[in-house]
Amino acid sequence: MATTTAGQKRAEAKREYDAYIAACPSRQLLDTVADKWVTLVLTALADTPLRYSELSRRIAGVSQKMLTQTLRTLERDGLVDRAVTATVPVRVDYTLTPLGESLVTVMAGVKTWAEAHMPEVQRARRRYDRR
Amino acid sequence: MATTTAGQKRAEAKREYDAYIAACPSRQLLDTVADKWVTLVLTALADTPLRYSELSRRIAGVSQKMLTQTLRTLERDGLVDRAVTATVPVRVDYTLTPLGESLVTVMAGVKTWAEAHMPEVQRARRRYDRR
DNA sequence: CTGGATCCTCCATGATACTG
DNA sequence: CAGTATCATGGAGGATCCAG
Repeated sequence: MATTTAGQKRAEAKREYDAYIAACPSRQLLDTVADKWVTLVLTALADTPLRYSELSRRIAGVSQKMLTQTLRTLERDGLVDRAVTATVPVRVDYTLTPLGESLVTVMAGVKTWAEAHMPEVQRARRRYDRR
Repeated sequence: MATTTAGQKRAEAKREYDAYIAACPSRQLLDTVADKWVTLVLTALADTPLRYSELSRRIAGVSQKMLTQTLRTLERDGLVDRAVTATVPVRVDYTLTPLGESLVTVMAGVKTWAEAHMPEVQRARRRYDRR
């Protein structure tokens, strides 16, 4: 039959919403910035350019796969610059682009809000959990 | 033997890092804000208080589970207020707290940055993909 | 109407081994 | 040194049924 179930309707609505959300610029920014390794790599590079091995040491818990994957997306998004020196063995340096630096600035703003208001959030949590 | 493998070392380092990251206030903020449904619920409530059923209609693609779960965490974090009216059937209204409103403000800041720079990111992506 | 409880699926992440 | 390839898994999220 051509009956449309509630589940089907919601599934369809979900697809539309997902598309709508995926198109939202701030959504895209949040998706990248909220990544654990992204923030760590960006803040690590905020101080100074680093080589691949230096990054993997500095961000001690990261696996090769995730570090590489993270660096690739950051490079693709124009946030970091990848410079290969064709010596033996190879040497690869990662630098923050101007765009990447401006992103780090925004993240600092988020940090500021968080430091200002997280204590309040934590009080709210304790209050909630104690009921 | 008491030999420590490289894998063990990284695993230990990972635990430390995870703990360190989990303690970071901005990390905690990002983790909540970056949630898809969180942003949708908050922006929906930014205009006006809404009932549960109104929310689920307005955020068309959400499942009951995720909507309830999202509202619970937001309530726990002191970002939304939950008011139950004991009629038959029950009526529950959700409102943004002052803290919640201030968070919406920050998210607007992120949105501003995104709208300003996402075109640049997308150009970078096209450039990267075309190589 | 507003959820709680269950089951199930899928994808992001990680561990491991290999290479130019 | 700086990755790529492959396989395994844990947990987030969805579908569904039930209840006050």
